[in-house]
Amino acid sequence: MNDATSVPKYTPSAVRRIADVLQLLQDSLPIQRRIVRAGDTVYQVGQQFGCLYVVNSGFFKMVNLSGEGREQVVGLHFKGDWMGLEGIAAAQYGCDAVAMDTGEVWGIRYDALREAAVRTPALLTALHEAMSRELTRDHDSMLSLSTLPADARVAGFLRYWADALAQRGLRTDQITLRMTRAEIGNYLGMTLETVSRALSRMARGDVIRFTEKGRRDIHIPQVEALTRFMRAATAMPLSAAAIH
Amino acid sequence: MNDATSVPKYTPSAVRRIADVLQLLQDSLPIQRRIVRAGDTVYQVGQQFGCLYVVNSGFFKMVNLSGEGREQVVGLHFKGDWMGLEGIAAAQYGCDAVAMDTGEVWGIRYDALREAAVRTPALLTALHEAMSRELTRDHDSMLSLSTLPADARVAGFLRYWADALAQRGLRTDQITLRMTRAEIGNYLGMTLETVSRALSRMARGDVIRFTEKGRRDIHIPQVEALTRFMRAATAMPLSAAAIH
DNA sequence: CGAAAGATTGAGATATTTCAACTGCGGTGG
DNA sequence: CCACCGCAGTTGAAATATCTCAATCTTTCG
Repeated sequence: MNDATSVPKYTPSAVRRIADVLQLLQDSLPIQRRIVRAGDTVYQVGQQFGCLYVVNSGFFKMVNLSGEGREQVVGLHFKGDWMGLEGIAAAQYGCDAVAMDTGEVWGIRYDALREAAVRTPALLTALHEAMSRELTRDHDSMLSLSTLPADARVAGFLRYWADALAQRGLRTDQITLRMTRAEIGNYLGMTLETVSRALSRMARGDVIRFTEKGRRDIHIPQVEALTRFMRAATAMPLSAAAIH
Repeated sequence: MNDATSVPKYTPSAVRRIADVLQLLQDSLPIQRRIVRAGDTVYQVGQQFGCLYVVNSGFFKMVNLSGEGREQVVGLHFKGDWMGLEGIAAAQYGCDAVAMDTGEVWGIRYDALREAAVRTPALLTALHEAMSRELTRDHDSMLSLSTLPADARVAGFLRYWADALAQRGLRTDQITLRMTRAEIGNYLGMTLETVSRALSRMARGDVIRFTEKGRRDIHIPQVEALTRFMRAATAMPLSAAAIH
């Protein structure tokens, strides 16, 4: 499931699946389209649940905020992903969904979806698979958070991002993180300085390269190098690593 | 969602819901009952997906194992919880489901469930709410793993357990952890020694008490004390805490 | 241009891990 | 029955990964 096997350059089946689901939704349900800009919230924690949202373009972070003001990025969503699923049981959303870039989300009424699903079982399949994939992804995050050292977590994060791009038919050698170091660190359970240091170490080891302008764009010569770096960081104590 | 509010002694609505779902399943679907003993696996990672499982009694851990042999407890399941949901999308289970005690699980064919759900929408509601609750729970775990210090995580774990008991109408002042310190530590992302020290500190602060025989049974005079301890451990650096 | 925000890097502080010793308990077999 | 062994747990001391604090640098943007 979550092992460190190499990743295909692109993943036609996933590309197909995502396109099919978006098409299916368009064809069988009333959809409320909404254009968002970076910083806009699609829904907020506590707000009454009613709609599920599917990402058509752009990308989004899910922010869970605890009682005492600690806030935590608990997930990232790209094209084809569903948002708001955690709101079904409680009848209210469990986190904030925040756009990280310009994009478009499709709002779908949950009750309408259920009704339509009786006639169109593929809708139900899509919904269930989306929930199931998110559960799997969450479990992988937990594994990462609780068993990997900081460097490996950051490498794993980049690989996750590259995988997400690959599954959408995009190139994976050049990724533009639209997140600050602080946001990445929050998502990965570490401080922004630790993220920065990990990235610097990877750059020194030529696992990644920064483009001339801006340290937000990251060039990844080969994804397998990330996997190797992850393995090395996991196996070896930092004090024994060649590259500081 | 995940704030540190006090917990009702018992939660009639949850008790009701769980009983209703079990009844509903019995009435509307063919169910394969299976008795398990501690250590038995209900399903294993990689095994072909076909059934969902609902806990009728006992409790279970979900173990996610990574490529390189690291293994991680990613969830715990009590009466009324569903297992195997992560297998829907991939058509194979994503982790091992291991019984921690004698109990009974009900196996339900996923295709039969979907078919029955057309006639009995309440089944679909139950399924979706189960998935949604698990997503919410996972997000809470991530929040805990990445923002809380060790002591607070352990306290949060005990509170989570007490809540789970309360939601099932059981007493919460006396809980029997059927997990070793190593298993708890694995689940919480820390070593067994750290778990032990955290429990010792709580015992010294009279937040919990060990029963005379065995350090697996934990007496919790008042659940709110756990919440207070959590807050204190979260706010204050350990070096400033009164109790070591 | 200047200010503000993001990012990098270093040095010291600290929470947690690691390593190790010791205790208690339950089972097993002589 | 008791000695012995292994497993679970506790506790201490040293090692270390990460955090915190602080200085510096870059980029962006009004």
